[in-house]
Amino acid sequence: MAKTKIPKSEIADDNNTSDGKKGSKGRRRIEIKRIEEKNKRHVTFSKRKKGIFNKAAELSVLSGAEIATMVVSSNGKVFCFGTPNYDTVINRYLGHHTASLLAAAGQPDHRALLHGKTMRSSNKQVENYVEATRHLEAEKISFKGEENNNNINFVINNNYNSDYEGREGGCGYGWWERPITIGTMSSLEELEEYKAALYKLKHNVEVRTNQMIRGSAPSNYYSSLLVMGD
Amino acid sequence: MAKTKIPKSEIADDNNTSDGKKGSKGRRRIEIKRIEEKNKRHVTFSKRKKGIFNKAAELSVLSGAEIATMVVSSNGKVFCFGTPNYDTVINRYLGHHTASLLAAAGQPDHRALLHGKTMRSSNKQVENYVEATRHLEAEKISFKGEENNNNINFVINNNYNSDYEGREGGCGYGWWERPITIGTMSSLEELEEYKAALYKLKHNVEVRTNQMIRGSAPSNYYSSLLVMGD
DNA sequence: AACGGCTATACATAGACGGG
DNA sequence: CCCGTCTATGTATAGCCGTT
Repeated sequence: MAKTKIPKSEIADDNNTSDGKKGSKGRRRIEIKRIEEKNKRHVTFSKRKKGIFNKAAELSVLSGAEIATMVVSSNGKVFCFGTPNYDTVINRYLGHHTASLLAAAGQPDHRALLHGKTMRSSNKQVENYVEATRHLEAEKISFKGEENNNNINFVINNNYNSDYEGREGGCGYGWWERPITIGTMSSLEELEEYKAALYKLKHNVEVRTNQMIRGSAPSNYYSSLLVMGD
Repeated sequence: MAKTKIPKSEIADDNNTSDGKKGSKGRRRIEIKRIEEKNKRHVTFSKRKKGIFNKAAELSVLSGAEIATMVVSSNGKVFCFGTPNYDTVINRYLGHHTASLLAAAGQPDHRALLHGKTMRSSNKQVENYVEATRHLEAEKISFKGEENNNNINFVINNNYNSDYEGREGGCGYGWWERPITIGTMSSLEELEEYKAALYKLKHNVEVRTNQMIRGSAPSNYYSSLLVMGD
């Protein structure tokens, strides 16, 4: 298992030498330690975050498990992902009342994230995640074809038919947090189901941010979720 | 990227034919849909969960980000992982008071998970995760060498010198939830730091379970965390 | 400075098997 | 049933570029 595999890069270092021809091509091994070069670090962060979210989505579909993942960049941006949705899973951990209440309290801002002025920047993140639908794209559904900045709402509404549009009181959950319940299906039209599942999955992605959460954040910085991007 | 790569398995199906020689060798492509065969599903669940946790740990170290991941198996078992620790990250999402209080309330059981009768089964999961230290093993630190069932406490105490042993009142966090703060180091003794980071990381892994959380769980099933394995 | 795409390669893991 | 191990192979992604 951990048989200390020796990658080609270490067998013959045909790149570190000073005969520079065309630099490094293809993947190179890296040490698992903080990447100091800022730019490189960010790229890696994005790529790997995307990879993890994909893995999470796959694990969920494959094993019927629920999974929630949250990543806070060193910059303070928060990225959440979960199936059936992030909050539901988290609630399993906390006991669901608390989060529910908090969600209710924070929802206005929450929601603005998809409707308000800050949407553009948040959208970037959402699109970033669209990768999780690569299987769909292979199936020619291609969400990207619709262009970007504002189609998110369009598609969502199209999907849920805006039945949940006005509901933000009560339980505190909006339509984009509606459970997916993958795994309770009949497994007959398999591929179709999978496509549908991922389709919904995409729209359940929640992207939130807050300001520079350094060390001791105020107990209610939750309300600063709206402050992002711009 | 999503260029619908055609794996060898689909180019020439030298395995599905009835000339069965030695079954399938090596990795085969699978569709991303619920795995119906129970046994296979569980194996995949374990393997991929491990993989995701590893990825999470790596992302954290590489980019200095915080990450929390929680997986609930279809069976209801809960697996948590996070850097600097699960609760800290989750708190960023909820606003930290709530979780903190809840953690305090739940801690007795929490703790029993590592000390009490249910430890054996939980240990399995912990060891399962030890994989995240594979890099360490490559460095000859090899945690596994100490044997299994009860060394977890031993090593932990050894590491933290039991300074936090008796502290479960106050803030509500036990020694195993102590923050790691990867990324604030001076980056001088790089490899050493990485080893240390992963070392602590391992001990911060939190494994918890609860009973059959199906659909509507009681708002305080949190107290059933202790019920696991046995 | 973020994102999409390319290429070669490191890494993860499906399937099969063995032990407890 | 649960977990580790082995092999072959599918997949993620590091480094580099071109766009936006």
